[in-house]
Amino acid sequence: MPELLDLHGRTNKAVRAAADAALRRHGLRLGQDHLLAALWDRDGRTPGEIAAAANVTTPAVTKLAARLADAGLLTRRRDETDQRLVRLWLTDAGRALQAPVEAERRLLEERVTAQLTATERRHLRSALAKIHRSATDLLGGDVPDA
Amino acid sequence: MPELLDLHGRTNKAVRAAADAALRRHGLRLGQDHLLAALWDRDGRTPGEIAAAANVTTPAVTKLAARLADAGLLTRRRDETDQRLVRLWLTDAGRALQAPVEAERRLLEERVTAQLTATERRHLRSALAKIHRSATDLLGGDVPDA
DNA sequence: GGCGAAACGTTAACCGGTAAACGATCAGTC
DNA sequence: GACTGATCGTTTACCGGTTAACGTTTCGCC
Repeated sequence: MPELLDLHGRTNKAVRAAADAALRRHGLRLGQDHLLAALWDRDGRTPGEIAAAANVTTPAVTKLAARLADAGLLTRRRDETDQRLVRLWLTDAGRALQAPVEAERRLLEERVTAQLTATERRHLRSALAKIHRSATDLLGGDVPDA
Repeated sequence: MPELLDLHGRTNKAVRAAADAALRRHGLRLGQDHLLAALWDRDGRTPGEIAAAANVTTPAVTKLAARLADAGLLTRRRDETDQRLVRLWLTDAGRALQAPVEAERRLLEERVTAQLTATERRHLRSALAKIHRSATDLLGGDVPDA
C-alpha cells in the first residue's frame, strides 16, 4: 500500500467530509458550490461551460442543476437565439448564498491548513502541482483539466 | 475558491482517475483493491473488520464484496460458531491478483511522485498528515480513521 | 430458562461522478 | 431547399460512498 498516495487519499476524504459538513449548514452538498460559483462569477452560463470550468462531465452538471433548481437556487431557460443551449440563471436565493458560502470555504481552508507555516504551504502547493501534472500526463494527456 | 484545498482536490481526482485506469487493466475498480488488500493480509475477515481497516462504512464493503463475489474473486461464508458473522474468503483468482495489483500500485506511486525529491516527499508527507489531522479534528473527533 | 439489549450484515434511498446512447437543434454543402 | 454532420443537453445504467431502517443472531442478566 503506497503510503504517500494512500495518505493523500485519506486526507482528501477527510477534507471532503469537512467541506460537506460545512456546506450542509447552508443547505448545499459537496459539488453544488462549484456549480454555483461558476454562476456567481458569470450568470447565465450553459451546462457545458460550467462542466468544463469545474472539470466534471456535462451530465454531472445536468443533475446538479436539477437539484439546485428544485431547491429554488437557479432556473433553467433555453437560449433564445440557439435553442440547443440551456442557460442557468441564479435566483435571488442562489445569489444570496454567495457571501456566506465563500466565507465558509475560506474558513475551512484556514482551519485545515492552520498547522502549516507559509513555507510549508508553498512547498505543499509546489509538490501537489507536480503530482497533479504527473497524474494527468499519465492519463494519456487526453484530459484537459486546468 | 481557496486555492490549496482546490489544488488538493483536483490532484486527488487526477490520481484517482489514474489509479482507476491502472486497476481496470486487472479487471478491478477503484475501491476494490482495498478490500482485496485486507484479505491478502489476512484471509477470512468479516465485512465489519474490513470496513474499519479501510476507513469506509460496512454497507460499502457489503456491496463491494457482492461485486467481487460475482467476479469470482472471493466467496462469502457464515462463521460456524457465530452465525451473525460473515467471513470473506479469497478464491484462487482473487489470490492471484495480489502480486500484479500491488506491483501496479507501487508503479503508480512511483510515477506520480517521480518529480519529487526525497526531501519534498518528506515535507509532503508531513504537511498532508497535519492537514489530515486538522480535518478529522474539525469533523468533531467522532471519526476514528487510522 | 427466558427476555431484552447489543452486535452484525444487509437492504433501501440518496448523492456526486462517469460513460454511453439518445434526441433535438443548428450549420454547411450540394 | 433538403440532406448530412456537428453540437448541445438529457437520459440511462453503472460505480463507490454515506445514512437510516431492518432482520438475525448472540449475549447478559434476572
